[in-house]
Amino acid sequence: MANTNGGGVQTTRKTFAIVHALKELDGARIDELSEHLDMASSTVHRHVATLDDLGYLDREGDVYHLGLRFLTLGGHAQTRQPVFDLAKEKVDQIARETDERSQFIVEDGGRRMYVYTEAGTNAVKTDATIGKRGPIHSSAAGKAILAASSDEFVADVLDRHGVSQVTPHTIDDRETLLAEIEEIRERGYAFNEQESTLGLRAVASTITGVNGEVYGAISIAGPAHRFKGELFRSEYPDLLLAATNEIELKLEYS
Amino acid sequence: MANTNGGGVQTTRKTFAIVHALKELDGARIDELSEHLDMASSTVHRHVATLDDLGYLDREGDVYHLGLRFLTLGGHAQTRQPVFDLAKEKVDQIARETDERSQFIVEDGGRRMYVYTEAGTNAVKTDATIGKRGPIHSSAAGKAILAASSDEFVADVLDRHGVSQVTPHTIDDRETLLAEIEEIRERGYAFNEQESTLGLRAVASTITGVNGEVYGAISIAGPAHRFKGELFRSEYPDLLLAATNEIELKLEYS
DNA sequence: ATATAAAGTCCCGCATATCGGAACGAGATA
DNA sequence: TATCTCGTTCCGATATGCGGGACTTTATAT
Repeated sequence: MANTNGGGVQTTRKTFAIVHALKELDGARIDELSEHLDMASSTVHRHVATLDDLGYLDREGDVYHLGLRFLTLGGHAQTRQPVFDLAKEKVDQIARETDERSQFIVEDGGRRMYVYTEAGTNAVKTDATIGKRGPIHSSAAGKAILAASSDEFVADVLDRHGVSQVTPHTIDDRETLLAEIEEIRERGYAFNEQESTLGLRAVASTITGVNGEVYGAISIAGPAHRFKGELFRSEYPDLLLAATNEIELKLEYS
Repeated sequence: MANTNGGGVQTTRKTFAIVHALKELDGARIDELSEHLDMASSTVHRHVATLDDLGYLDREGDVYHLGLRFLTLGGHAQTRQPVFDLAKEKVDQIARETDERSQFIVEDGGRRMYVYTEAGTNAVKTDATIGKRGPIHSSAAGKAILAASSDEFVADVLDRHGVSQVTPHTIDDRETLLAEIEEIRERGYAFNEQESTLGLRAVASTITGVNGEVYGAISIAGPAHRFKGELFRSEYPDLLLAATNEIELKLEYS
């Protein structure tokens, strides 16, 4: 059981600490990394040189960045998702038809992850790009995924990650969240009322397999001033339910 | 100088050997990896457990796969590309307008890499997905990138990777390739005449900075039976030149 | 139900690869 | 030219990765 202690291969942990730092700092020099990670500069140098030699870094003078080679690995994981092709198609279609932002989101390690996103012509600018992660309880797709999962799973995720407050509207109380999840189960889709970003609302519904496997969720997001009334409360939910149901049917007969 | 010898951090090399194997084998058990990589199963187990603990693997029973966490790193590298947003927009537009496949391709480590792709409604099915890599000399975008680069760069890339034959139509002779590159420099765009996939043709043109930096290339690809005559020889080239020129202008004034 | 096999997991002693301090070199600045 | 900064290389000490083997678990067949 390799539970989150310091066990395992420590050199590998060190390498990935450097990789994470390069991502957080959006590129860094050897010395910055050395200071940031509290490691000897000779150690950092050796690790960075190895990663560079393996082709995983982009070097610009003395500054190193994560290289596109990681996209090769990430792209493999992305297209491996069982419903990726179907979901991508629907996300593209929804973005084009609504002119808003649409996204395919999956649970990964108890958090939400954007596996595919597309922006329509009026779409709001967000930082929801491919591969981004965030807390699962503060988004429409995340809540929809929780609602489609078992109580044990939900409890486990909440135990591990809690219900942090992201905006003043985030549901940061476990009981309230569980009640909302129950509502979503009855309703069939989830809302996000500025719970992850102020001024942003969203709707989401899940893609579920015949045996109850939760493959992810598709959502539509946009500015609060456009997302209201019939459009927000019934048109978009219907659009999403139609899309996810169609995917589920295609899945069943293939 | 961390040139491609066995130096550096060997443990890290071992970890990435496992990562590569998991990608190539499209998932594997401990024992398969152990045999495939000729490492003790206890060693593989320790490495895999560490990667899993770091959140980089998806475990399905005894089978491990590359996890979506790699997409977080890859997505970071992708959006960091200087022209990514502009290129994505154009690729989407071209795919929608032509109903064919369009892609944004970059040089990485002497090979071509698909940084963003979109398929129009009639697009051919190919394995050109995000993050995929391939030889640079056997595609329209790759040849366009070479044509926009310096002679020294071209020589270096060809020295390192050669000109392998991918299909019967691939240019697998260095002199012929150099002559074609010269033609592309004069013409301003490149063709692919079934040189990477039989039955597939493509056109590409590059995005270049004011100081000659090559940011990548955008291409249109489709079946040979549709890609011919005026459409292939002048309409698509014009469309691509318009797109890449517009990106170059936006770059200049920002 | 029991036996057998096959694979995953864990343990531990040994060899060695990693670590970090220090020296060296390169490049920039005053 | 002197000085400073930071990347790079070297090398001895030791922490740590390695692999053989034991143990555990799961699946299959008798």
